[in-house]
Amino acid sequence: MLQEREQFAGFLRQQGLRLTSERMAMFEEIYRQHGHLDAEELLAAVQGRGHQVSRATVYRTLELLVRSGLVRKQRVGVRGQLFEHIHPGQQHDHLVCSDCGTVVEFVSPGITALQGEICRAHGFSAAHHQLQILGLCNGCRTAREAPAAEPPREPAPAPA
Amino acid sequence: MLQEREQFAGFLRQQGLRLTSERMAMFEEIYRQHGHLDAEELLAAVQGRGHQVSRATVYRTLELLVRSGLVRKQRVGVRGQLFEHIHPGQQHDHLVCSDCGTVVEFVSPGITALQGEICRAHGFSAAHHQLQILGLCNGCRTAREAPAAEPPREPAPAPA
DNA sequence: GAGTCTGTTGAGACTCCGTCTCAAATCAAC
DNA sequence: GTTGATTTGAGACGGAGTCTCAACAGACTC
Repeated sequence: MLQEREQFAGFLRQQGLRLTSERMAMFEEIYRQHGHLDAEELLAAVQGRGHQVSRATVYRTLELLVRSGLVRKQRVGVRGQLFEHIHPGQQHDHLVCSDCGTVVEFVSPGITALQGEICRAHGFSAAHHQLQILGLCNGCRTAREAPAAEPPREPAPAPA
Repeated sequence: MLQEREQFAGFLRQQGLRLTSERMAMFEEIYRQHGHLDAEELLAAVQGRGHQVSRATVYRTLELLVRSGLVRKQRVGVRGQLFEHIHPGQQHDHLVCSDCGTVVEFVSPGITALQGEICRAHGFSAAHHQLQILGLCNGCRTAREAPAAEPPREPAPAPA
């Protein structure tokens, strides 16, 4: 994380931007958390540590973190955009349960290979990809198959 | 499309729902269009054909079409959710240019294989996937490399 | 075809998420 | 410490989608 902090500070310097306490607080919070978090969660977390930060600043700083290459912005599951710090050297993707909304991360080198292949075929140069596989997790599938209590009418009755 | 219309009508009957003129108008419009369209576009198109339909009904009917398995809802590119009718037997994915926002569809059987593999490994049963590859299209890459007029400061300066 | 029942609709208020504005505060160069 | 540009917070704003409820209209019965 020290290295990433230096990367962020360097990015700001290079862009002629200031290294403010709000920006550092947000940077640290996002690296403290594992997995995804949305802007509101980040705001609450940073405020919870005693920093007075506004929503506008959260969005502005997240934008900077994305531009600096340290954070990835994604739409996973139902709504809103989620942020996560980038794990160097491994891009992961998501399995989303369409019943309960559970999100499981996975890493698949095969996709990176496919990505390159597809880009070549279409004259694109790929930066990164976002893959979401939607389906039923183990628990929800079992719950559907076993009791037959609930009629399986709707494919996805609003995740919790 | 006749077959799909019958499928939609059958779905409504089976669910004890009514086959209204608004629903049919929307169904026909979405099958007339190729590619993606968002709720507002669909609303405008249906209204453009003389049907008096409200925004609430557009969203409600799209929800039904998704549940009936005829339409897929996706987030592609920047914002909002897009709808498209499902092309039977082929799931396609998207290449998105992070400069100009161009969306290119592609079909890759390899991903379906990977999808199955990943689901098995995590105890999921897959319904479908959404893959987006973000990068630069041919035109934007050339424009970046050639003139060197604009400094390449930002990875993605807001697609048009 | 008329009557009735119940699902569906339209209008618009509402919510949620994210962006924008602008005066005040703050950082950094001098 | 002064100065000036950048950053911030508060809250207005905007777009997308949802919800509410009275009015409407399919579908069933007679």
